Amino acid sequence: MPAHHGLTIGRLASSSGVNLETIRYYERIGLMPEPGRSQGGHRLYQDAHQRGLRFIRRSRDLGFGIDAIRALLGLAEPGRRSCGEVRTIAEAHLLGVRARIADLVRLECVLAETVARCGAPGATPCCPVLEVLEKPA
Amino acid sequence: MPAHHGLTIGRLASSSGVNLETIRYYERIGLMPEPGRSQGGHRLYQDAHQRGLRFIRRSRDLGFGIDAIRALLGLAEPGRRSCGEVRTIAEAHLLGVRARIADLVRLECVLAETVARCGAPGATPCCPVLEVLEKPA
DNA sequence: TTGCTCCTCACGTCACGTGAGGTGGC
DNA sequence: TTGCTCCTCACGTCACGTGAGGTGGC
Repeated sequence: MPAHHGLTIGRLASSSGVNLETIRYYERIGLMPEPGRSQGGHRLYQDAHQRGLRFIRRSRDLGFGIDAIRALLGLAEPGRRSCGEVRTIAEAHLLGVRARIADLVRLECVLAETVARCGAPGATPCCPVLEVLEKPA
Repeated sequence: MPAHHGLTIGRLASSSGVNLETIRYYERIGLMPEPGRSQGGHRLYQDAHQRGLRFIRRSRDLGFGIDAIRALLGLAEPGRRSCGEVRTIAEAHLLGVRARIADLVRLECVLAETVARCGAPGATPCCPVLEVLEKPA
């Protein structure tokens, strides 16, 4: 019985866009179920694994952490669907993303202002960036 | 000769707001110069160390990576000041920050839209978040 | 003497990626 | 047989933080 009984990890990797070692990593940490093996010990993946990996990948693309994904995967099981809990996780994540954006925007302002003063004619003696970094107090 | 000859690492840490182990880490990777030691082997920091650490800390607050800070510290030395090089580093960093913001804003949009559909009356059957994550294609 | 501070060294964090050294399978 | 794919295991990444076990210094 040849490889018709499932996808090899390489094919799963290239079809999903997830690195081969990352797939093994997901298995190691229990995010992906262990697949069957060929006689030679090679992993053979079924449709359910493909769907699971796609779910994980989409979640990562949306910035969910591994723990959040673990929770989402549990809630995604038929019969355990709980829209409220899913929403809670997604909203918490959304707040985190917004906080990171706010931090970065503040940072962007300071940097942009400082760099803009670099070329300003007749402005500060030499280097506004170093001045900001060296300023006492 | 008691501790009058410099700040202990603990005092430097609390006065700068940088964790004590982080200061040792900066020394280990060559970002901070090695300070003198007391007879008992305790580090004793001088004013120059304080100024250096403040520079590093400000740079980290602005999101500069360790390698960028190493470069900035070199350029901050008297006689080696090069406004153009400093500006180049700062502008590259600014572009990186803007790219991260753009990524996060895109992500925020998708998340916000999806979560908003959660409570929508008579909308999708159950859970828009899971639907997004499970969608085939 | 107490007890707070300091010392070094090793390991943990996060989500993976890389590399070594070896083998399956067409 | 070739050569591509797969296997496991260990270590590297980034910028630190934590903990163990021991000591300085007032």
